[in-house]
Amino acid sequence: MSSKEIKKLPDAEFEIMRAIWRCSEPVTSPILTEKLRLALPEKDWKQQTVMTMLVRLEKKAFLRSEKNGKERYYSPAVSEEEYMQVEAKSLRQRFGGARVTGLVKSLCDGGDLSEEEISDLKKWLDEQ
Amino acid sequence: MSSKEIKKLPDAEFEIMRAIWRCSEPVTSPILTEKLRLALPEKDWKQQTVMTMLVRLEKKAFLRSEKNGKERYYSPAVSEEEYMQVEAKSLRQRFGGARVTGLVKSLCDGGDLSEEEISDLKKWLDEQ
DNA sequence: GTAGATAAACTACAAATGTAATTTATCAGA
DNA sequence: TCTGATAAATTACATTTGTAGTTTATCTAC
Repeated sequence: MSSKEIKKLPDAEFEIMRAIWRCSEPVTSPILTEKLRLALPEKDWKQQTVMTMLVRLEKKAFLRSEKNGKERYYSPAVSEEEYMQVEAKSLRQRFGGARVTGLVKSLCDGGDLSEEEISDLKKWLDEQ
Repeated sequence: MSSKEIKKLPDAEFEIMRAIWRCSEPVTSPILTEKLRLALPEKDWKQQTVMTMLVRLEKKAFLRSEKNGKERYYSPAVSEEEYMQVEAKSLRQRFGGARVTGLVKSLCDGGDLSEEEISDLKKWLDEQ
């Protein structure tokens, strides 16, 4: 429950979670496989590969599922926000306080940030 | 050379790099093992464990080494800054543009940031 | 109610990771 | 120069990760 227990995910499992976070409804493995085929065409995951990940993620308590007839529907048990904090915490531990600012700069340097996001960040920093 | 090639490190190898980044001089495996014993007492790495990591890191071109008599001296071939950018880039890809601001907030929320660091960041954001 | 189509469950297997024991080379002192 | 002490090199081995094949259960259309 408390995010103390949540561990970092390996890359492939993370991609599965990411796809599921983007779904508003519980999904089955075929539906998810199709979504992933569109979102990550370079990976060309087979249905069984996706199933394996789903099973592992449920075992790790990142997902919950419910069976309905033949099908099993999966939904997140850990939110993207919760998980983001896990990653951020790990980064802080990895690079330590003094380097956090450099890390933030690297993060923002990707050119992904819009005007609003920058001013949002500044506002937030002011409140700190 | 170009940071295109640099791949993310697994946790244990990262800790080795971190210890080496903190050294001003090339180090041998016994010296490093001792440093790690102080820095990460919870891990209780044996000399051979550290050796294994050093060998793997050199194979991955994160380290270079030079033998002097019986001893082999290791030094970084990738700087902490270069590597930080690799991690930051991976994070951006993982969480995508819109979430970068949330991520930055999570990063800073650890309470590790001093006043100067916050104002430094604000100044930097202004320039963007 | 049988046959084919699907989805899920189980099993497999190579590569990477974490951790170290064992073996070999080399140095420093008796 | 022989002998222990060290450092390095080689080998080992369980677990995790990435990727999927195979087998079984279940649904649907006849």
